[in-house]
Amino acid sequence: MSNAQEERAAKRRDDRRTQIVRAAKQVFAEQGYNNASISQIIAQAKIARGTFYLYFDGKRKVFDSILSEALAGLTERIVVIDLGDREATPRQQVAHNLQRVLTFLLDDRPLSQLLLTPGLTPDLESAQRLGAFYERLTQMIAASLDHGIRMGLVRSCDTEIVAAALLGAIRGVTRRLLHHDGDPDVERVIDEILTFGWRGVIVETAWE
Amino acid sequence: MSNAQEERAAKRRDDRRTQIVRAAKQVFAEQGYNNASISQIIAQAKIARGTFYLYFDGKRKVFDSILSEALAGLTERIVVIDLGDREATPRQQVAHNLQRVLTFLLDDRPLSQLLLTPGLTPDLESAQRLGAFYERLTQMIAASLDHGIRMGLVRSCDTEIVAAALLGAIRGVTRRLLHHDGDPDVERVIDEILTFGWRGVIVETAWE
Amino acid sequence: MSNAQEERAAKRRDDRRTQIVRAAKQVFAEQGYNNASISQIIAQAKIARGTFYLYFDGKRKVFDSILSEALAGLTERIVVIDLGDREATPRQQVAHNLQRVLTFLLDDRPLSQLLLTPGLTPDLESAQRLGAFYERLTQMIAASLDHGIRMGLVRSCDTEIVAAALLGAIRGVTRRLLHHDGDPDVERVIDEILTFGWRGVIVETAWE
Amino acid sequence: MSNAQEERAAKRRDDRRTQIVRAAKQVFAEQGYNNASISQIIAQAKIARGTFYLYFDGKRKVFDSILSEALAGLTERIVVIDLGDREATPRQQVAHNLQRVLTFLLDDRPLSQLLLTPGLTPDLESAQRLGAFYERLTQMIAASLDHGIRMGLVRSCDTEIVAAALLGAIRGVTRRLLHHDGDPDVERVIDEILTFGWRGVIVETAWE
DNA sequence: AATGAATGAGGGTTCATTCAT
DNA sequence: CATGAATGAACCCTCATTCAT
Repeated sequence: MSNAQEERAAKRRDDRRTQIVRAAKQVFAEQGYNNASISQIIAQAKIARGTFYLYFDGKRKVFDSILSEALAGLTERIVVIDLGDREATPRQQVAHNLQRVLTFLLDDRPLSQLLLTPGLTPDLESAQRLGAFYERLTQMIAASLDHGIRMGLVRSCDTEIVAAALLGAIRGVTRRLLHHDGDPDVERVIDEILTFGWRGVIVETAWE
Repeated sequence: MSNAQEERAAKRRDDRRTQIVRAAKQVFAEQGYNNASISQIIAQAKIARGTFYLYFDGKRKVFDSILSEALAGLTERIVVIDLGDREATPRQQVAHNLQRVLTFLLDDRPLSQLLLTPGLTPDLESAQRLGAFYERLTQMIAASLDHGIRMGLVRSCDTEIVAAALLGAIRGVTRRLLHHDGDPDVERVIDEILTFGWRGVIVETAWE
Repeated sequence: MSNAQEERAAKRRDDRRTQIVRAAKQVFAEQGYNNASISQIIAQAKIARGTFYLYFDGKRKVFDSILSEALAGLTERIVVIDLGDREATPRQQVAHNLQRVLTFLLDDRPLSQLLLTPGLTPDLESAQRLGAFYERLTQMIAASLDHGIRMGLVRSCDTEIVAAALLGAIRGVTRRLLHHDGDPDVERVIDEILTFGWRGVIVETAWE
Repeated sequence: MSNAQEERAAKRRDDRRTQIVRAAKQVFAEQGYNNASISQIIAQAKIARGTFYLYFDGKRKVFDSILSEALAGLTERIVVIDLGDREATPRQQVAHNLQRVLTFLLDDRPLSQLLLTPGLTPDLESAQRLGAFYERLTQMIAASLDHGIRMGLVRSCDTEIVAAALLGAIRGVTRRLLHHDGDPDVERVIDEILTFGWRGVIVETAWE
């Protein structure tokens, strides 16, 4: 076997997988995990029943795969704020994070559905996995707030609660962005949510 | 038939219905709509299979019934802010709203699960019904903000976006309250979320 | 609920079970366990798909049930030879055993198929269960032979091998009886197999 | 093409076939026909899926091939008794037949499994083919007995029944030999089964 | 000749719903 | 009214076979 042949085979395999994942994502987003049937997925992917099982061990596995990929994609796009960064103010850094995350989500609507509506998950376990991800985000935000408080930039507060509020605000706005189809003026939305959140936590004298 | 007899019969009928709804709520909350089976519900309610269908037209209908009841309960507990009210400041009125809603939710955990995790719903339609409810809330908040802006109390902003952020913040905090079991210090949480939200929207000079 | 009603219900339940077992036995005998499909069984039993699962936990379970019942039926019909019995000579006792077993088998042809062709079983485990039964029979016969040898009635030999030969002979003849449909002259067959086996093991001087 | 090339190709083809048959035999013996999967066979034979179908028309055909080969092997090893033979007594001739057959079977355990447990066969048809083989053997034995009776060597009896008993005895002993792994003392076993069978059929005065 | 990805009929099982008692 | 046995559509998954490479 020539190397080129092997490579082409590997490519085709990847393409097939992607094709299936895309189909599954769409069906899951539309119907939820439970209502989605293999029949729908393979119809959407235009493949035979058996082919599906050639690439995934079952309905559950393809979902897990999607979820993992999504969480990885998000994680990758979220960068911890660096107060010492000379090139970008904290607010700018947060703005960039939001920018990256929202772009990622808007580029893959079905995926976003899955991430924003924990109930479309197969069971408690998946829901908890998603929940754990949000919990991790909350902790990250809370840690940032704690740091800000020590630096005198953030007003004193129960950082975990406020972090939950902040993340909730972001999710609420994102959901809105996704549901209200039309021109998603991402810039505008980021600006609004940032202003809102910033005022909510910053010390009065530090008003930007 | 004596009137008394009829009344007793009606009462028994209502009791049965309540009994089934309670059982269903619990099962739905634990398993999600799809994973919940009629078998589980009737086992929980300690009734026979056929009896269930005597009171509800099917699995879907009992869910709808629960959802309606829940949305009614919430709606009932949310009072539009009255800026002219002499007895309570707007902030106090919002606090009371939060107080009533959170108490309602904490009193019925299974119900809360259902409301906060849209994915536990049967299908698109239910999810949309829940979505419509949140949309209605968002509109109410946006209208209040618009009013506030006209009165010079609220800073100028895209009220729909900010409303989505506010509602999202509340939902985030509520979810936190429900998941992190332990003593839910409702007062404290309300205070934090209120301070956070208030600062986010109020005009600077109106700082309380 | 009157007792009579309960009894009737129990009876109906038993009837249904029997109906399913009969159908399953027939299909298993005709097709072997693996080729037999639930569809065939329920078609034969004239019941709905779901009904089958109301009475048995699956294909495997109904087979196990049949096998157990069969082995119990056989075991029940085989009585250990009592040399001290005044009313029946050992040969008569053996004849009665054969009589009972053959009658049992001829009364339920499908069952006999299953018992005589271990390969119609679902898997190694069932085959082994059947094998263990035959092994037990072999041991019983060997023990009888050992006893006979000590009493001077049976010629000296490797009793386990001879027992295997005896049981094999019985199985061979039984199989013949079952396959060659027509008038099964059981008396005659028993007489022949008995004479054959008797001469094969008895001491010469004890020739009857 | 040179003749040598063609020959080499034919040889390779045969080797492949043998390789597949050996693998299939093993898998069939371990799992039974139905539970055996093509996947297992090709894994065992270390060939690709498609290659299997290049040599056999399907799962069924490879089984038929094995069965034919086996029956041919057995037939070849069974020689009709010649009463006029000066070099070997009838009993010696039978002993040699048993010797050859048992050696053949013990040399190919997987094959023996298949032959002795008719249930490992694919379906009625194969079972019947195997059954026909045993029937043929029975007829051969019965014919010998008939002959023996006419010669005054064998006692008068229903030869078909006694033949079935004899063959059954042989099968029973053979099965025992195969299942009880350890040192198979073939000589001893042959001697026991011969003595047993001989006494069962021979006329009293002809006692050897 | 050899490969292995693709196929789809058919398998066993579940469960919301019905209906005779 | 209440019951629970019966129903059958729909589910997920397997595997013998085909065929383009």
